[in-house]
This record gives sequence, structure tokens and C-alpha cells, in this order.
Amino acid sequence: MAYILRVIGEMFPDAHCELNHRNPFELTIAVLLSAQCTDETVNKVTADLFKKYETPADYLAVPLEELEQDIRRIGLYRNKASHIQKLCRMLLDEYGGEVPRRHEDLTRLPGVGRKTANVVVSNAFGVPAIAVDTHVERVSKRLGIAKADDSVLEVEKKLMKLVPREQWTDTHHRLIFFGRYHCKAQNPQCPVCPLLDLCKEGQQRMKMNTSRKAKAN
DNA sequence: AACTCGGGGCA
DNA sequence: TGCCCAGAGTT
Repeated sequence: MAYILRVIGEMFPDAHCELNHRNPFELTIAVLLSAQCTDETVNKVTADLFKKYETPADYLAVPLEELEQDIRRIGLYRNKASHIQKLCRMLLDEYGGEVPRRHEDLTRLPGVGRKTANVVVSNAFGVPAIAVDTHVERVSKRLGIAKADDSVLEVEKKLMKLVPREQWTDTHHRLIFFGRYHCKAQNPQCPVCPLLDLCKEGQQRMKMNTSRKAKAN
């Protein structure tokens, strides 16, 4: 595992996301919005969104329909807009307008589940955590770190057991970059992958590709 | 465990 | 055109 992380770290020496360089409130909104859409899309939308809305009160000052239109390009926008307004109401009513630091408080917020809460505590409050998103899950299973039928929670536990606690957050970022730009869902870069030697799935994919080419010829 | 929300990016 | 995306809530 240490070898895998070192190789990936060399492939992506500055593995970090723009989402993480925000204050806790904006980070929470950004990660909530990022569900089932790429963070590049989120960055485009939040660039304008965070100029218009700065505080929880700002999100509550407009009709729901207006907020829906402001985030429409992200997708799943009706759910997300509704969650954001309810979340802001809870922050003002129960947490003094601040994002709570405790994981169990975060998951009480509408639209904030386990993964989002992990991202917030690790990137906003410096608490080591691993959020198993689609990239982390796919990469972990392809590399054999987790089994194909492992649940998201099981993948998270295995990663935490394999990596020292102080490296959880960094490991999370590395696996995301590896999954997004190299070990992609479609067309993974197996032929040029430095981890091919220890990746059974990658070797299988290479075989399938060569046999398919032979068939075509 | 399965279903629903959903527009944008990409091949 | 079809697949995928820093998921969460409901049933």
C-alpha cells in the first residue's frame, strides 16, 4: 500500500482540489453540490454562486426557485437547493450560523451524508478522514485493495487500516486524482500505468484489448 | 437493496 | 448517443 501511494504521489505531486481551499461554510456548500457531478462543473458554478451568496442568511433571502436556477447547471438541483436552504436554517437556528465541527452534527444537516461530512472534517477542520467516492471505490477495487462486492463503508475501513491515520486525508486526495485522471472509469490508462505489475484487473484489460485487436485484424 | 434526482463533460 | 460524475434521501 505504501508503494502504491508513493507511485501515485509521484504521478500527481500536487494532488489537491480547489474545493478544499475554502472556508468551512463554502466548502460544505461546494461538496454538497458536488454530488454526482464533476468538481470542475462545481467550480464553474460556485465561482458566481459565492459572489452572490456569502452567508447562510443570503441563501434564505431568496425564493427557492431563484436558488434552483442559480445552481441548475449542476444537476439534481431541486434537491440540492432545498437542502441548502434547510441546512442554512439549521446553521442559524442550532449552530450559531457556523458549520459544526463534529461529524455526527454534520450528518444531521440536510444533504450532508457520510462522504460529505468526511470531506468537511478532513479539509476544513484537519481531522484525518477518507471519503470513499466513486473514484476511490473504483480504484481500490481495481487495485485489489478492496473486494469487488465490498460496500463503501467496508472500503473505507480497509483503507483506514492500511494507512496511518495522519495520512488518511492525503491518501484520499491521491486516490481521487489517480481515479479521475488515470485509472478512469472508461479508458483507463493501463498501457502506461506504473502499477500494472500489481494490478490484476489492468493485466486482464490489456489481454482483452490485445485479443480484440487480433480479432479485428 | 433499489429507486430517484439531472445537467454537463467527454469519447 | 451513452456513460460517468468528491451522493443523499426515501421507500
